[in-house]
Amino acid sequence: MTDISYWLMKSEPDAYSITDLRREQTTLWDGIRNYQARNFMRSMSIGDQAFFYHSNCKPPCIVGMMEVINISIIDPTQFDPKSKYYDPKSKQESPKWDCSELKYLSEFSSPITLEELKKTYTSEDLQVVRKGNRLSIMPIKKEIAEDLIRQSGLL
DNA sequence: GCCAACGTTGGC
DNA sequence: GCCAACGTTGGC
Repeated sequence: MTDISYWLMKSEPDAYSITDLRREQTTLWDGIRNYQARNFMRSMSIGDQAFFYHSNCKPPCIVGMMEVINISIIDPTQFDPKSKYYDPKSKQESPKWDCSELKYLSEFSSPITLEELKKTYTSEDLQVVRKGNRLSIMPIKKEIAEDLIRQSGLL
Protein backbone atom coordinates (compact mmCIF):
# COMPACT_ATOMS: atom_id res chain seq x y z
CA MET A 1 0.00 0.00 0.00
CA THR A 2 1.48 3.29 -1.08
CA ASP A 3 0.81 6.69 0.39
CA ILE A 4 -1.05 9.17 -1.73
CA SER A 5 0.21 12.69 -2.29
CA TYR A 6 -1.80 15.83 -1.75
CA TRP A 7 -2.04 18.90 -3.96
CA LEU A 8 -3.71 22.27 -4.05
CA MET A 9 -5.24 23.42 -7.32
CA LYS A 10 -6.52 26.95 -7.86
CA SER A 11 -9.38 28.03 -10.04
CA GLU A 12 -11.24 31.27 -10.28
CA PRO A 13 -14.85 30.36 -9.47
CA ASP A 14 -16.07 32.70 -12.24
CA ALA A 15 -14.21 30.48 -14.69
CA TYR A 16 -14.69 27.07 -13.06
CA SER A 17 -15.98 26.42 -9.56
CA ILE A 18 -16.53 23.46 -7.27
CA THR A 19 -20.22 23.73 -8.17
CA ASP A 20 -19.33 23.17 -11.82
CA LEU A 21 -17.24 20.16 -10.85
CA ARG A 22 -20.02 18.70 -8.69
CA ARG A 23 -22.35 18.95 -11.68
CA GLU A 24 -19.87 17.44 -14.15
CA GLN A 25 -18.26 15.04 -11.64
CA THR A 26 -15.00 14.92 -13.62
CA THR A 27 -12.96 17.55 -15.43
CA LEU A 28 -9.78 18.03 -17.41
CA TRP A 29 -7.59 20.57 -15.61
CA ASP A 30 -6.59 22.21 -18.87
CA GLY A 31 -5.31 25.67 -19.68
CA ILE A 32 -2.27 25.49 -17.41
CA ARG A 33 0.46 27.54 -19.08
CA ASN A 34 3.09 27.65 -16.39
CA TYR A 35 5.91 25.12 -16.49
CA GLN A 36 6.18 24.64 -12.76
CA ALA A 37 2.46 23.99 -12.42
CA ARG A 38 2.53 21.66 -15.43
CA ASN A 39 5.43 19.74 -13.95
CA PHE A 40 3.58 19.33 -10.67
CA MET A 41 0.68 17.83 -12.60
CA ARG A 42 3.10 15.47 -14.32
CA SER A 43 4.35 14.27 -10.98
CA MET A 44 0.86 13.41 -9.73
CA SER A 45 -0.22 9.80 -9.38
CA ILE A 46 -3.65 8.36 -9.97
CA GLY A 47 -5.39 8.22 -6.61
CA ASP A 48 -3.75 11.38 -5.27
CA GLN A 49 -6.07 13.94 -3.74
CA ALA A 50 -6.24 17.66 -4.44
CA PHE A 51 -7.74 20.55 -2.53
CA PHE A 52 -9.91 22.74 -4.74
CA TYR A 53 -9.03 26.39 -4.04
CA HIS A 54 -11.18 29.29 -5.17
CA SER A 55 -8.90 32.17 -6.12
CA ASN A 56 -9.46 35.79 -7.03
CA CYS A 57 -12.78 35.91 -5.19
CA LYS A 58 -14.14 36.94 -1.81
CA PRO A 59 -13.02 35.26 0.23
CA PRO A 60 -10.31 33.14 -1.36
CA CYS A 61 -10.69 29.68 0.21
CA ILE A 62 -10.36 25.93 -0.02
CA VAL A 63 -13.78 24.59 -0.88
CA GLY A 64 -13.46 20.85 -1.34
CA MET A 65 -11.57 17.77 -2.40
CA MET A 66 -10.86 16.06 -5.69
CA GLU A 67 -9.18 12.84 -6.74
CA VAL A 68 -6.67 12.49 -9.56
CA ILE A 69 -8.09 9.93 -11.97
CA ASN A 70 -5.76 10.45 -14.95
CA ILE A 71 -2.48 12.18 -15.74
CA SER A 72 -0.43 13.29 -18.74
CA ILE A 73 -3.41 13.91 -20.98
CA ILE A 74 -2.55 16.19 -23.90
CA ASP A 75 -4.24 19.53 -23.27
CA PRO A 76 -6.57 19.97 -26.26
CA THR A 77 -6.89 23.74 -25.80
CA GLN A 78 -3.31 24.35 -26.96
CA PHE A 79 -4.30 23.39 -30.52
CA ASP A 80 -7.60 25.27 -30.58
CA PRO A 81 -7.19 28.70 -32.19
CA LYS A 82 -10.46 29.80 -30.61
CA SER A 83 -9.35 28.94 -27.09
CA LYS A 84 -7.84 31.58 -24.85
CA TYR A 85 -5.22 28.96 -24.08
CA TYR A 86 -4.24 28.44 -27.72
CA ASP A 87 -0.47 28.08 -28.08
CA PRO A 88 0.67 28.53 -31.69
CA LYS A 89 4.16 27.38 -30.72
CA SER A 90 2.98 23.95 -29.64
CA LYS A 91 3.24 21.22 -32.31
CA GLN A 92 0.98 18.21 -32.72
CA GLU A 93 4.10 15.98 -32.85
CA SER A 94 5.42 17.44 -29.61
CA PRO A 95 2.70 18.99 -27.47
CA LYS A 96 3.99 21.38 -24.84
CA TRP A 97 1.08 21.21 -22.46
CA ASP A 98 -0.67 18.34 -20.76
CA CYS A 99 -2.97 18.03 -17.80
CA SER A 100 -4.57 15.83 -15.19
CA GLU A 101 -8.15 14.69 -14.97
CA LEU A 102 -9.89 15.23 -11.65
CA LYS A 103 -12.94 13.72 -10.01
CA TYR A 104 -15.25 15.41 -7.53
CA LEU A 105 -14.91 13.96 -4.06
CA SER A 106 -16.48 16.33 -1.57
CA GLU A 107 -17.29 19.86 -0.61
CA PHE A 108 -16.43 21.38 2.73
CA SER A 109 -19.48 22.42 4.73
CA SER A 110 -17.45 25.43 5.77
CA PRO A 111 -14.68 26.45 3.38
CA ILE A 112 -11.26 27.16 4.88
CA THR A 113 -10.45 30.76 4.05
CA LEU A 114 -7.01 32.07 3.18
CA GLU A 115 -7.35 34.29 6.23
CA GLU A 116 -7.71 31.18 8.42
CA LEU A 117 -4.81 29.46 6.67
CA LYS A 118 -2.58 32.45 7.33
CA LYS A 119 -3.36 32.30 11.05
CA THR A 120 -2.28 28.68 11.25
CA TYR A 121 0.48 28.19 8.71
CA THR A 122 3.66 29.82 7.49
CA SER A 123 4.55 30.07 3.83
CA GLU A 124 6.93 27.18 4.34
CA ASP A 125 4.14 24.97 5.68
CA LEU A 126 1.78 25.93 2.91
CA GLN A 127 2.87 27.77 -0.21
CA VAL A 128 -0.53 29.27 -0.90
CA VAL A 129 -0.26 31.59 2.09
CA ARG A 130 2.89 33.17 0.71
CA LYS A 131 2.46 36.77 -0.26
CA GLY A 132 2.36 37.17 -4.01
CA ASN A 133 2.10 33.44 -4.66
CA ARG A 134 1.16 32.90 -8.30
CA LEU A 135 1.53 29.15 -8.55
CA SER A 136 -1.78 27.63 -9.55
CA ILE A 137 -0.86 24.08 -8.58
CA MET A 138 1.32 23.11 -5.65
CA PRO A 139 2.08 20.15 -3.41
CA ILE A 140 0.80 19.97 0.16
CA LYS A 141 2.63 18.15 2.91
CA LYS A 142 0.78 15.09 4.12
CA GLU A 143 0.52 16.17 7.78
CA ILE A 144 -0.88 19.53 6.76
CA ALA A 145 -3.30 17.94 4.32
CA GLU A 146 -4.58 15.72 7.09
CA ASP A 147 -4.91 18.74 9.37
CA LEU A 148 -6.94 20.55 6.75
CA ILE A 149 -9.22 17.60 6.15
CA ARG A 150 -9.80 17.28 9.89
CA GLN A 151 -10.48 21.01 10.14
CA SER A 152 -12.96 20.86 7.29
CA GLY A 153 -15.17 18.58 9.33
CA LEU A 154 -15.18 15.87 6.69
CA LEU A 155 -13.71 13.18 8.91
C1' DG B 1 24.33 34.18 -20.11
C1' DC B 2 22.77 38.70 -18.36
C1' DC B 3 19.31 41.73 -17.36
C1' DA B 4 15.87 45.37 -18.31
C1' DA B 5 11.33 45.74 -19.65
C1' DC B 6 7.12 43.89 -19.68
C1' DG B 7 3.22 40.73 -18.48
C1' DT B 8 0.47 37.99 -15.19
C1' DT B 9 -1.54 36.40 -10.89
C1' DG B 10 -4.13 37.35 -7.22
C1' DG B 11 -4.59 39.33 -2.53
C1' DC B 12 -5.85 43.52 -0.51
C1' DG C 1 -6.80 50.41 -8.42
C1' DC C 2 -2.44 49.12 -6.31
C1' DC C 3 1.36 46.42 -6.01
C1' DA C 4 4.29 42.25 -4.59
C1' DA C 5 6.26 38.55 -6.54
C1' DC C 6 7.38 36.24 -9.78
C1' DG C 7 7.73 34.39 -15.06
C1' DT C 8 8.82 35.54 -19.89
C1' DT C 9 10.92 37.87 -23.66
C1' DG C 10 14.36 39.73 -26.38
C1' DG C 11 18.42 42.63 -27.17
C1' DC C 12 23.16 42.40 -26.56
